[in-house]
Amino acid sequence: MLVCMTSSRARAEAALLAALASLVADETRAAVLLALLDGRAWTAGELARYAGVAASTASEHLGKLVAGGLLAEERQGRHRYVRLADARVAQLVEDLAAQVAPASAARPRTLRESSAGSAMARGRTCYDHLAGRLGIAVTDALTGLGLLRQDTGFALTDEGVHWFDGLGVPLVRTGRRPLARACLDWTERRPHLAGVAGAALCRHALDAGWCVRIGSERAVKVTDKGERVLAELLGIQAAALR
Amino acid sequence: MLVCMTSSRARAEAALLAALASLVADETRAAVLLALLDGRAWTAGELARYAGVAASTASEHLGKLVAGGLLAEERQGRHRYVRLADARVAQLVEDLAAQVAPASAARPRTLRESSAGSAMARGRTCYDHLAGRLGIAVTDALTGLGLLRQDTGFALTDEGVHWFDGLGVPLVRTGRRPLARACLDWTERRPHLAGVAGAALCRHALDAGWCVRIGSERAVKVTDKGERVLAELLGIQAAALR
DNA sequence: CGGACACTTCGGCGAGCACCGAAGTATGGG
DNA sequence: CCCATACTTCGGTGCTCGCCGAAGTGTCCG
Repeated sequence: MLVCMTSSRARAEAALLAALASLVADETRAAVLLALLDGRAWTAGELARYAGVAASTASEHLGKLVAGGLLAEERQGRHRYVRLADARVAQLVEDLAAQVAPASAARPRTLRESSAGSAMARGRTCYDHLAGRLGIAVTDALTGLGLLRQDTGFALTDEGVHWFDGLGVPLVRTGRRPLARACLDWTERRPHLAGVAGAALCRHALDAGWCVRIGSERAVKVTDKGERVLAELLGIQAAALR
Repeated sequence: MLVCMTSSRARAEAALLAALASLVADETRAAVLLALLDGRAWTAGELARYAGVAASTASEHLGKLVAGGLLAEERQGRHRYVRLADARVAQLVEDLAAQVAPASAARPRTLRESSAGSAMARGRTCYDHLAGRLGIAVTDALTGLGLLRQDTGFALTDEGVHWFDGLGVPLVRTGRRPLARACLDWTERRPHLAGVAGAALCRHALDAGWCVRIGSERAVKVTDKGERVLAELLGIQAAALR
């Protein structure tokens, strides 16, 4: 029998790629990954209820995702907390989700979905940074002030790095994660700020009370204080956030 | 029966995400996608032989990939040519491949694989831009000359844009594709230049005879002329390419 | 120490799907 | 015009995998 594939290296790589994709290729596991995009750790039971499957089923799925390196787990007493393994996995899930979003973003069906959808569209977290109209508004404002360049790529300027220092949020590179990275926003269909700077800004916004989480999902709401600060600091009009 | 998933919007998104991943989750389809990463169009028969499956099987796989929007097809007489649908799909496949590569890149097995692997490691195309040690050397050289910034993100400088003009390869933005983008190199495990600039440079390198393709896969070889030009233009030592 | 709770393991069921070969359709060359 | 070639369609087969409920393990609390 002739070995037709040009090299077994290529076949090995294909097998690994297929194995990785298989982890995402199940609707329940995909729902889990999307839920964990909020950057927080969920218990196995929460995820089971969220995805609408039996606890035993969810347990098996989490086992596969952990074994595949997509999730990290932490045991606390009788709870099993899981979260996305790292920023790289989050980026992968976001990229995949952005690829399919254009097809689904179009039409909200019911009123409930519509209002839930619009809360997500106004502002949400995307793993560890801000997204939705809020994320876009911040990204645009930073760009307009010359703190971020988008025309030739996606990078902070020296003034941008300095601005974060002034905010009391110095940026430190950890590992290979870039200071600034573009993340495609699936409601706005434009890139918003991710990377170390995006994460630092989001954490600061939540810590300083510029915005708060709504419910148990990814949506966030800008507070009155947040509106004031964003207008003052970045010139963002409240209307851009509605 | 209680609808447990918080919103059916979330379930719909999960279903789409799973459907997309399913396309990649088969070893044969994964092999096809990796083969097409060379940026060229292959016939259905070539891909069937490459992947080691019957023509009928390959035909079904290509049908699914086209229907899923990952491939574009062109019929010419009795041939069906397919290629990756666009740069965005290529980026997705590259990102997925980079995620699994760290596990597979470690150990070549046989001499044949080793030499094939090292040709790929020296230089190759990654959809439409240069990768491998060649791609890294070019990226580093551009950075060292102040034409590309990597410290605060990944963007050309104004001098960088000008440099491309001087090369006779003016950069024009098409759609939403960024001029510069980081693509993680799975042999070097560091980012190399992709995006409009990466594609333009690769095309120019092939057109001007700086490098040529080896065999029918993605590997490329730097010519003598290429070595001269790269040393002259970017200060790249020939040793960095070996 | 006993019961409630969170999670895991196991057996079994059913659906989906990758695969092939054979037969059918379209194209190009002699 | 006929045959070789490239691809597609179809029916059938076997395997994988997601799912559940029941039973088991470990943890917390009264």
